[in-house]
Amino acid sequence: MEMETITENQKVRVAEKLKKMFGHMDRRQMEYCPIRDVMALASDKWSILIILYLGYYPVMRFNHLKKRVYGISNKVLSERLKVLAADGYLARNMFPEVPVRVEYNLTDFGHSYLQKLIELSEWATTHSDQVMSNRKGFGKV
Amino acid sequence: MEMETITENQKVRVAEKLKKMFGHMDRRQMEYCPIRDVMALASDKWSILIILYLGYYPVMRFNHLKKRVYGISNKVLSERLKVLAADGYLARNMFPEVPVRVEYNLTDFGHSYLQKLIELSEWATTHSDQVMSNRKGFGKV
DNA sequence: AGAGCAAGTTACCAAAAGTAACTAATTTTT
DNA sequence: AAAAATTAGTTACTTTTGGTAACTTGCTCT
Repeated sequence: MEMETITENQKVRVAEKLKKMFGHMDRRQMEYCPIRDVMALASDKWSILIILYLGYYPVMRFNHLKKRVYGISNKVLSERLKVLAADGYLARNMFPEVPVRVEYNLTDFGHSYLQKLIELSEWATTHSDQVMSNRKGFGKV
Repeated sequence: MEMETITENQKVRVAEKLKKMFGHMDRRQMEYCPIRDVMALASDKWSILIILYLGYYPVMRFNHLKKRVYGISNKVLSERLKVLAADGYLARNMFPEVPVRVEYNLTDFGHSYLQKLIELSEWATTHSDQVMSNRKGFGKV
């Protein structure tokens, strides 16, 4: 049934990495955990799509983002753009023309995150069929 | 200011990957997008922590998870475990002892996702300081 | 003169998440 | 023998977050 090919070696290497990250984590760090804080924003479903689209179209304006990030509301788009800019993933450039033009683009920091995000998206794309078949088959047997 | 070292080459490779993922995306796929569907669950902030901890402790019981995934509520933990199991990331084993014992562990599929997640977490760990300083510096200048 | 545009904001309603008390059956403690 | 603790959740209730749609502002096009 399982089509994955994860070797024991890979599992061991993963365990070592996790040990480095979690091994020396005391109570203070559990309450304020950098993974949590960074990921809470950066792995948010809308943030991911915004960052991916800004990787695809290097410069985007508000309404362009709204069209491509299908289903996002003005409210959430505007709020996410603010915090993503505040955390340094993207830059906002306003041109005082009429009507006003506001352009968003990834910073170098945002690009560095985008690289990781792309790997995750590639995994999601290639494994979505399996998720669907897992979901269907669940509960049966 | 920017400490990142993303080369133009890397940006080009990223753009090519995005083109493959987004290039041939028509309206139907925008409404049902596999990245969205898979990631909505798998990149959820609690799901990420659950999967990471199950990578660290290969077998965990409900209350153990609740202790480690600091701050999660019974309600959300129980709901996430259900959908993560349904999508095939983890397996649930119930032992009809008294009191009942229920063990959770990652499937091979879950392990394959964990590998990507670890890279993301490593990025988050090494970049959390920069996020903090970005956040502090925002608005100034 | 009226409509249209861009980039949002606002008020209101729906959905998701957090809180805390509760369940069941059995073992351990008093 | 009665009370307390244990595990893996569930339930009712409150709070926070998200979605919907109408509105704003100042200029340009028809």
